[in-house]
Amino acid sequence: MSISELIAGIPLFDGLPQKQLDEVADIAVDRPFPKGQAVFSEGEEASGFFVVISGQVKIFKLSSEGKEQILHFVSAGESFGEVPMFAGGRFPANAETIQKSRLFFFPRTVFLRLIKKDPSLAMNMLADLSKRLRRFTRMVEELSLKEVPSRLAAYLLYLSGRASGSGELELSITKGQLASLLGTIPETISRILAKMSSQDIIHVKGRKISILNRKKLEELSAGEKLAE
Amino acid sequence: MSISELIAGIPLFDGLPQKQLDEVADIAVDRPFPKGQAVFSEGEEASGFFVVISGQVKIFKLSSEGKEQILHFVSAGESFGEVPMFAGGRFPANAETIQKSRLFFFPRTVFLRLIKKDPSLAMNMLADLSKRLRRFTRMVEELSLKEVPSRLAAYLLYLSGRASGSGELELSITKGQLASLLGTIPETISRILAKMSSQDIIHVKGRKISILNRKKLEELSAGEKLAE
DNA sequence: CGGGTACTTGACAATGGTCAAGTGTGGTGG
DNA sequence: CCACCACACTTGACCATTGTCAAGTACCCG
Repeated sequence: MSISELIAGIPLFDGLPQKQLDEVADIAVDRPFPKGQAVFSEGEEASGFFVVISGQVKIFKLSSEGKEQILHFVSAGESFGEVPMFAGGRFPANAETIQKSRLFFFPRTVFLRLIKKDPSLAMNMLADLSKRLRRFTRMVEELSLKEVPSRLAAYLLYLSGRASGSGELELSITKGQLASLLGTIPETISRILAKMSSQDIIHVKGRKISILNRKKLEELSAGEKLAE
Repeated sequence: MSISELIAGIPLFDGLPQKQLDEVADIAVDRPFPKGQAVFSEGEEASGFFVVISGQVKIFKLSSEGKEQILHFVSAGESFGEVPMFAGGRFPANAETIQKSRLFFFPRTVFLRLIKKDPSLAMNMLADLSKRLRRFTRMVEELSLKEVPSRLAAYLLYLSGRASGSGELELSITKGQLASLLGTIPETISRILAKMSSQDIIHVKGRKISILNRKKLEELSAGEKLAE
C-alpha cells in the first residue's frame, strides 16, 4: 500500500481534497518501531507529531516513584503528540509502543504551514482535539468521583459496546495495563474481577470476559456499590 | 467600552486583523449573569460558546451523589464551552457563575463560518484547546499519582508564581471550592493546611496564605510525604 | 445583633495501596 | 517434546490515606 493511500485512510485527513492529501503524504516520515520502545518522553522538545499506521502505542505519565498512569492507547488511524505543535514547547507525557508498530511522523514546521493554508485541515484537527478534551473530561470525572468498581464496570461496558456480538469480549491489553488506565494497580483489578465473577455479573477466563448481567454492570458504572 | 474594544482584548482573538475583529463583534451576544447562576448544564444541547468579560465562572462535573469536581475556573478574557462546537453535540460539563459576571455568547453556526474562512482564527483556537489539553493532562496525573498534600503544595506554588511579590498570596475562592478543584473535600484541606502551618511551612490567616518555606513546599509537590 | 455559611476538629470507617507468597502459562532452548 | 524461566496474575494480611458523620467555632452580611 502506498503512502498516499495510507494517508487517505487516516480520519484526521478525512475529507481533504486529493491535492492536500498529496502534500501531506509528501512530508510524512515512515518509521517502524519494535515492541516496547519509547517514541518520546515527557519534557522532550517536540519537533512534530505521529500517526499510528499499525500496532499500538500507550501514552502515559510517571510519578516520581515510577508508578504510571496511562492516559490512553493509540491504535491504527489515530494520532498523538499534536499538543506541543500548537501549545508550543515540549511533550506533556510519554509515548511507548506496546506492539511492533509502524508510525508516520509529521515534522512540525512543515505541517503548520499546511494547516495555515487549509481551513478544512484545521477544522479536522479542531474536531480531533475537542474529542480528546471530552475524553479527558470524562477521565477526570471518573478518577475523582467514582470508585474503582464503577470505573471498571464503565470500561467493560465501553469495550462491549464496540465489540462484536453479545457480551463476549477480549482484552487487548494486560490486566496490569488495564489497572494503570483506570488509575489503580493490578491487585485491585484482580480482586474486583473476582468479586464480580462470584456474583455472576461477569465470567472471566484469562483475557476473555463475558458479561452475564449487563444491567448490574450499568448500575455499578452509575455509582452503585459492589456488594461483598 | 465598546463591544469591539472588548473583543480586541480577548486572547482568543489576539492578532486578528481589524476586519475579522469587527465580524466577531457583530455576532457577539452580550449577556449579564448574577452570582451563582447556571450558564449551562452537562448534556444540554450546545448552541454556542462563551467568553468571560468580567466576573468568574466555574466548570465542573457532578457525581451521582451530588459531589462536584471542579475542572477549572474561567476568568476575564478566557472562553469556555467550545468543545461541542467542534466535537458536536452536547456540553460535557456544567458551568455556573461564582460572581456577578458579564459574558459574551457566540452562536455556533455563525462562528463556525468565521473559522472556516480564517485560518488565523482557527490557529488561535487550536493553540487554546492544546493548552487546555495540557492542563487536563497534568490534572489527571495529579489526581491519580499524587496525594492531597502534594496537590495542595503544587497549587500553592502555582498561585505564588503568578502572584505579586514574595510568598504572600490570597485565595480568590473559598476553601471548599479549592477542595473540589483538588479532587477532595474541605475537611481534608483544613487538616493539611493546619499540619503545614504547625510545621512552619506556611502561615494561614483566613484566605491569606504566606509561604514560609518554599523549598519544603516544592519537595511536597514532588511527592515527598508530609510528616505528622 | 442574629443567622447563615464557611471553616475546624475529632472519632470512626472504608477504600484501596503495599508487601509477600504463591499459582498459572506461554515461549524458548536444550 | 519437555523442562524451565519469566512474567502475568491471584490471594491474603496489613495499614495509610482519606472520606463520612457529628459537633462546635468563627466570620461576614444584613
